[in-house]
Amino acid sequence: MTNTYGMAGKAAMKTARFGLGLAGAERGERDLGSVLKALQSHAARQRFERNALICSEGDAARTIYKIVSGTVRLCRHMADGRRHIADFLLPGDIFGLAEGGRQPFTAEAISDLSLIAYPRVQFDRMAEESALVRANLLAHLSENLAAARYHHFVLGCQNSKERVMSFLIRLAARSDVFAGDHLELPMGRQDIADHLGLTIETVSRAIGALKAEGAISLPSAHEIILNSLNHRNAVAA
Amino acid sequence: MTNTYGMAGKAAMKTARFGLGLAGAERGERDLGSVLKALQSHAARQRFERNALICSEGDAARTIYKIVSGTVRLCRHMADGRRHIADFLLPGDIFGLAEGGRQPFTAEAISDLSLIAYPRVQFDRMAEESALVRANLLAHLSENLAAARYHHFVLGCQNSKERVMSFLIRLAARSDVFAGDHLELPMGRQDIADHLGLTIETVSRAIGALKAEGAISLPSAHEIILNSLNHRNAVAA
DNA sequence: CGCGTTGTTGAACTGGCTCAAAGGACGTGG
DNA sequence: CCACGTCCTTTGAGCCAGTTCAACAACGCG
Repeated sequence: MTNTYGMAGKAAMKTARFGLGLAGAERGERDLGSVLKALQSHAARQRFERNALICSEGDAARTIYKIVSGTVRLCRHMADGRRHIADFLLPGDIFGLAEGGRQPFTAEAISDLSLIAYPRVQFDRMAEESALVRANLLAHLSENLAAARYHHFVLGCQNSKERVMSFLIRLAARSDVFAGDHLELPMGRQDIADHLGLTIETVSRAIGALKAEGAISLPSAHEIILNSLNHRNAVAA
Repeated sequence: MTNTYGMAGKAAMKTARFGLGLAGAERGERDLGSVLKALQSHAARQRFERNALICSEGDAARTIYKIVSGTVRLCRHMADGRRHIADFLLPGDIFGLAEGGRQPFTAEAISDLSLIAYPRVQFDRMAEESALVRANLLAHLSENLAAARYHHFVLGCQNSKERVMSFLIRLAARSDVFAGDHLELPMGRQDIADHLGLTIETVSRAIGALKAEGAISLPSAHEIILNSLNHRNAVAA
């Protein structure tokens, strides 16, 4: 009965209510996005072009980024050339909050990008003063943790086709796209492969197989349609 | 140059300083363990025997557990029989803190177990009142997140021998065991396999190969010695 | 000692990888 | 508008790490 892709939905992640303090937030500051708006006077809009470097793993984490438009990959480059993509950031996503003093990942623009940079000191000040901000921060961390755990499961238990399907479903849910809608795939096959622990060829073949099964349609290589959110077909295979 | 097993060490995880507020903690309450001691009057010691169920995924999370002795596995059981082990808990580890209202995992005793159960409401009250407790909580979440990400990398980028070696090194670091010391392996091969996304046979063979290479010695099936913490030998293979 | 559980080893199979080459898609310049 | 180069994706063929299936060994426990 358990949905194998259970954690995938944005809804599921956002509704994870954090038990600690101030669960019922005042209107207007219900999420971190709204909280950050209060820092607008200290914020700076920045633009990056495709493949530009936003920040590097190990950099001092003095900035909180909020994606306005475009897509970002969070990755680590290994000495031996292997690359690990931890996650993708979509418009509305916030990055640079969850960590200690160092950036845990290199952030790179996948498509032309617009973001807002907030100085972290300002946010920290707010967090010290406002219990509500702290509750939002905890909820944010909690969501990240849930997402990381879900991904752990995907890599630990699923085969290539299941992984790709899980990825597409999560992406659709995060993009507020439903079955039948067009879903843009800004990242390349290699990015998806490095995220799912597969090779580019296997990703391509898995997508082809899902298409052949009728689970998805692909009008173009970077645009897909999920034909059903009954993912059983992918799981069964 | 980057140590492929970089995140493995307890030291690395514990020293992740959380940037937000009160970084320099007062002595005596530097970690969550000490914080919980303040709740001693509300605490209850519990014992479980091997394979006993401590709590189930989805249960209301009203309790914070601190392991006194023994080992716990945190897992999810899939409908189709697959099992995913998210992590193991060792003496001193705390569980039940990082989540919303629901337990994210089923917790089961791997060996005979003794733990202390704290009511969560009491902790939440402390967190509301004390900025220090909150800082510790954030640090705890941050550590969990780092561990989850590291594991994501292990599953995404490493082969079977590397995964087993990563696992052993992390276990040794968490157990405060160094090269040359005996390291107890309370969990069975199947548990390790389900944690690393491998089969029991592959885990057994990987351990055999590491032994043959001289990277480890194993006096018995549940006791190993890491002969070097220069993990390159495993990575290279 | 007998038996159940757990770990190891062997042999065959296969899913995903590697290597290689053939299609697009897109931008640039003629 | 087309020719061309570059980058990315798809497809094909062979191979190998890890799985599967099966048998055996070791250990703990009554």
